[in-house]
Amino acid sequence: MDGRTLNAVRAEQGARHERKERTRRALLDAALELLIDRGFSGVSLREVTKRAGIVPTAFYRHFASMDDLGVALVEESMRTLRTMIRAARTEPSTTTGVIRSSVRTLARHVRAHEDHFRFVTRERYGGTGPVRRAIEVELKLLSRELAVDLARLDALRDWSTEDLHMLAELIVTAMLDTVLELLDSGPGRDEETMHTAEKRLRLIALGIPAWRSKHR
Amino acid sequence: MDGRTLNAVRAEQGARHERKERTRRALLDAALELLIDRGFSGVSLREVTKRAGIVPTAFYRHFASMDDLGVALVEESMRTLRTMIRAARTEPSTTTGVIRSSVRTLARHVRAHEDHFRFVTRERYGGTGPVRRAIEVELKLLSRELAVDLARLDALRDWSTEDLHMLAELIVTAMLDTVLELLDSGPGRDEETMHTAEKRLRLIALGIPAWRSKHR
DNA sequence: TGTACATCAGTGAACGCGCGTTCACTGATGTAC
DNA sequence: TGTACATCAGTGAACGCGCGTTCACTGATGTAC
Repeated sequence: MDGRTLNAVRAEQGARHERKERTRRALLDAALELLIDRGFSGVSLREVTKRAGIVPTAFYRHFASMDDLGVALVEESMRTLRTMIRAARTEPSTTTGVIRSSVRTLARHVRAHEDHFRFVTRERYGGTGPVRRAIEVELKLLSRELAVDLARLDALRDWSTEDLHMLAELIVTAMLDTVLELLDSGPGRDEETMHTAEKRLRLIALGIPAWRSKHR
Repeated sequence: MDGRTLNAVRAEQGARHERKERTRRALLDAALELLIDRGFSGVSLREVTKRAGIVPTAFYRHFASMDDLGVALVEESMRTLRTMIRAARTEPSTTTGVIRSSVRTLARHVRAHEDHFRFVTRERYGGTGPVRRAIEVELKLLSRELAVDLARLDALRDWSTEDLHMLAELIVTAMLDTVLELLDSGPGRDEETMHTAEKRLRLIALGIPAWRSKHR
């Protein structure tokens, strides 16, 4: 007899696939923990299963390979990023206000999901496999969405699509750089990092009104 | 008897350490070739020695570990980067001219030393070990040097050190991003990539004259 | 110049280890009648 | 409701492999006399 009550046992019943889902979650979480120390290519299937509490061979009940698990992590992480962006969208209307609140939203979400942000920013350039490719594709989509948002702003109304994409990519890159700085320095220096991030974005924003005249 | 003439044999003489140097070079080159496919953590000591034409145990006559070889590669790569920057320094005086020629210099050097640039940009965030730390330190130095250069420009004469650092880091990041784009797309699309890179820098440059008033 | 000895880059056998993957299996959960 | 069978998440033994590192060695190059 173990310590579980009859009810607890019943709650577990009715769902073999519920247990399966829990194991899958455990595998993903185990991988994310191991990714604190290492790049994705340094994490082995055996380590992940060990930490998740199953035998190595059971891994294949959930993923075809580590790359497959990696792509699942990309999808999950991008969901976190999109949630953040949605939160940042409904915000103040002055440029300074938008910048300030966007950076704060970013910092808050980074701290709440360090594992996802670390994974994406590190693996973005790190590997060469399916994981990197998946990140590349997702970030491209994300920056295209940002370009659409930007197109609605008065100051950018007459910008060409190409230029909007350039601007969006510059902003995304600046933001991802901020993520890396947040993760590299401890939480104690968040204010400093956010301050620099804001400056960076403000400098970029100041270039916008001047752009038109030099437009090619 | 082998095919070498007596003179060839004599030329090799007088330098045991010359032969050693050649083997060291072969190890570094072997590693750089293997890095085309993989991240640094995916390259094994045995592969490197195999490609360099020596037995695995002889590796230790040259480096204490793969990390040690990695740090040597960082130093070598940063020398390439500095050479490039020196070449970019003695250039036109109009903003557009500086930007255009800097981007062209960058593209030219990237194509001439793809291996070094690929190594630095990929490993900058990739790993967690001594290699990443070495790159971080070197890039920081490099961006500090750029800040000193920038301080000499009229438009930036009254900027604070902090703001100059922010600007220098933004430029370095934008340039490294361009390097990655050059390496990811084939040489056939260099013009397109340079065009976008120039735009990015021009937008940043346009923000500069407006900065002063909003200065904090 | 010739000889005796020291140095040291590269060799080759051997080690223990963690890896990904195969396979036949177990036993609890789910389904059909 | 009770029984017989199917499904399938997780098990455990086994495999061959490439890994980093040790060790005693060889033989060409370098040095001292």
